[in-house]
Amino acid sequence: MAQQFSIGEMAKVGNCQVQTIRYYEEIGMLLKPSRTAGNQRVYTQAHRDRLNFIRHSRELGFSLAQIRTILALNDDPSHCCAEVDKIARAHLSEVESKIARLDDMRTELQRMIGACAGGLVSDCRIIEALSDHSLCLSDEHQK
Amino acid sequence: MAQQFSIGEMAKVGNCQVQTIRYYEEIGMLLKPSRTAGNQRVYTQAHRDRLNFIRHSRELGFSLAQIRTILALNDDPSHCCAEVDKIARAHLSEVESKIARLDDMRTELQRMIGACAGGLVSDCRIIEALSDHSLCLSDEHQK
DNA sequence: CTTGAACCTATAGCGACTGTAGGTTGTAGA
DNA sequence: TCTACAACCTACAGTCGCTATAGGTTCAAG
Repeated sequence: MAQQFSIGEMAKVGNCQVQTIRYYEEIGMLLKPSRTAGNQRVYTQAHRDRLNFIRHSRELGFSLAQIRTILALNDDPSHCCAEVDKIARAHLSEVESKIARLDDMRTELQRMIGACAGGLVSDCRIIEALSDHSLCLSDEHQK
Repeated sequence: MAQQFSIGEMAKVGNCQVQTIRYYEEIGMLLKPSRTAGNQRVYTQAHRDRLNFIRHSRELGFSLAQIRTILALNDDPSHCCAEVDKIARAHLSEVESKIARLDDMRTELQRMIGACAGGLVSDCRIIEALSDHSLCLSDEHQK
């Protein structure tokens, strides 16, 4: 007999909360599982695989909408891989621009913190820097 | 007579939308301005400065709650700067760990995309990699 | 005096969950 | 068999920081 899983076991495997699994079911990311006589969800290995896919994709930062699309493409195995590739590349460039923005933030924060002499807030360089954008060395984070 | 600003001018200055300004007022980040006879908001330079502070802090990634705290500290000018410094340092380290996580994502995405030969989805290395966490070179993004 | 942009309020929606309330089921030990 | 108690169930509100929509009013230019 095929292996079965409770929602709690699924949550452990997927490294997420029980509510998250129910949420995925609600929005149609996971198929509705069968139930016990007492109305509790019973999952199969197929559910587990799908949850793994979703969770791993989420860890890599894909949106649920992107994951939904990839899963749909996957369901048509004769389909060309190009679209999956396109989604992954788009996501990569999004990740890269997030990194760039955060790098700018880091630079500016370090500069602000470095300038702080630790006196009264009336002399605080951090507050001064936050007050006035023109004090920024770079304007990268404006974009 | 002191300079006055409409909500639209404020939005331009703050590089945000008109609704955002009304939202800041609603949640108490900006003081309620006076109104014209026709019930339209009229802002002063003080409002503008405060909006600048908020928007610049947001661009640097501070949460509204953090900004609220810093503004409160600022309102007590005899207060020591140490707490402001603490918030800024905490935020910096958050930014740094976000960068680290995104760097891991980038590495993994590049690896996946690099492995894709461009055939059918049934042979797709990207989908394979998403399906199975154990295929990851690093497990950094699990944390 | 008309047109149209800019303003007003109130409320719902976004993404991806997370938390709460209040009830039911399953299981392990006495 | 009884009793705890963890794990499950549904339904719905809340998080963050806006953004969008509907339906109405005011302001300034021509």
